[in-house]
Amino acid sequence: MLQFPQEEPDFQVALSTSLVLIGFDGVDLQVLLARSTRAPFEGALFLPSRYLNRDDELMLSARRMFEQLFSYDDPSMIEQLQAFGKVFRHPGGRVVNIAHYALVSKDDFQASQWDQHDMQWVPYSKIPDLAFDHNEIVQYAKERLKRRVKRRPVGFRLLPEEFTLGQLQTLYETTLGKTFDKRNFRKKLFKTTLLIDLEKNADGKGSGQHKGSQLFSFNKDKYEKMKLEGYDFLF
Amino acid sequence: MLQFPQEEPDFQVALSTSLVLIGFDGVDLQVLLARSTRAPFEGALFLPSRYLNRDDELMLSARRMFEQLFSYDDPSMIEQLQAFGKVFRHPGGRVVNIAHYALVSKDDFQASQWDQHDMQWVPYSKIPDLAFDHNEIVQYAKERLKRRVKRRPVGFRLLPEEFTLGQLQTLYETTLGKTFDKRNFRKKLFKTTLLIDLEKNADGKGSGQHKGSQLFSFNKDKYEKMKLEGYDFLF
DNA sequence: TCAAAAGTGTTGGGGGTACACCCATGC
DNA sequence: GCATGGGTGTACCCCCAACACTTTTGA
Repeated sequence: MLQFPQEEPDFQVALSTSLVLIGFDGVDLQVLLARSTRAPFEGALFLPSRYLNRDDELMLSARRMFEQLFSYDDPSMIEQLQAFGKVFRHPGGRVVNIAHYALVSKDDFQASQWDQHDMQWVPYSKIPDLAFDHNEIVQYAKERLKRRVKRRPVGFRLLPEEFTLGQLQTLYETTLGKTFDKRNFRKKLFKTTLLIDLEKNADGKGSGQHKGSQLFSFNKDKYEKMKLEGYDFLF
Repeated sequence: MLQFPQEEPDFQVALSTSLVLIGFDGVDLQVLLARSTRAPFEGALFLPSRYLNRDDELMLSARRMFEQLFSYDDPSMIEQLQAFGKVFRHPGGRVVNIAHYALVSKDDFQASQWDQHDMQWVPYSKIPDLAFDHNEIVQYAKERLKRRVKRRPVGFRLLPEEFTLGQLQTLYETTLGKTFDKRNFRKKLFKTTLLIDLEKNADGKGSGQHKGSQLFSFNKDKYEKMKLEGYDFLF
């Protein structure tokens, strides 16, 4: 009974993928949502989602959506969250949703697609009731981010290539839901030696960038090397 | 195109569940495996697995298997890992495996079921090539455990109700792959105030228990309360 | 009697936290 | 000029890591 071949598979399930795209505008963490134009959730917001064909690789739909919404393709950005089963029951049968998420810099978002799909970045605190079980998925993604950001410098993905320490601190405070002392925060980050001082100052045009602040970028190569030696970014 | 209702679901996928049960014998971390009696993996070991019926709740199969193998039922023990897609391709179509895992005390394992299914506890270091993509699933479970054990006192689930500090230290050393100074380890654990001193000594019968060592149990209630107040067990 | 594990304190250093003021910019 | 954020140094405390010897038990 415990062995695979002694039961018969029930080939009547369909798979879908939802993609939780998390961005940051300098103040709030945000999720990309689309508006449904069909019953039974007409008018409701929901996560960008697609069905999978039976032979698709599990991440395929998520990658396709990502490609359509961003100006580049980097599979390492996308991570599977979980399978969610309490899904909308399609008249045709059971649908199971395999949710993925990615942390993105809003600078890379292609606005042309926005109009086409009536998509919008919605701040964490203003996410309404969503279609299907998408509130549950968003909640799960938030928790995943909170765990990840403590152990890995994933936060940098949410910022533009060049950022200020103020932006970085706001991001960490927002993500972890607490505040840090400015001086201690800076000391801690400098100690990692993962920040590259770009030796120039912000012009104040970037959102959340104060004019005159020093600009930094994240030393990804160095981090990759340190990771191999067992380094654990810790917050 | 990004919206659910505008594509048609492909209701021809089947779901299966594999359950990674991790135990500890005082020396090694171990995984419970069964032996396949059918082609194409006849003779190979694999994870306890079952198909899901189309309307089953996603964790149902995992729970059923758990109930059959252990003397109690506690759904909070089981956690979903991920959906795995590179699965054995059944002649009938695509099968996607939603893997779960649970940390268990081998004391609670029902040996009667063992014989019936030719199941065996296999140490981490001796896991052979498994059927399907089960090596990948086991690997994922190992990493999940390693992450969890740093943040939450899940390790206690792997020990019997009453354990010695020696057992606990060996467990942490095995799980995290490093060694700790005995005195520092003890101080650290006492400081959590999560150990209950049972004020009696081991009789040396329990595996990994040295006769004469002090016995402790884990204060689960206290941990639950501390967790609510934001406490984070940290290793 | 020998090997293996239990049990026990102290010290030094590093990292975290708390804390205040001046400067530059934009409104 | 006023509000907002940028930028800077010090002191204390706690926690972690390093370190050795005696006792008990089983083989």
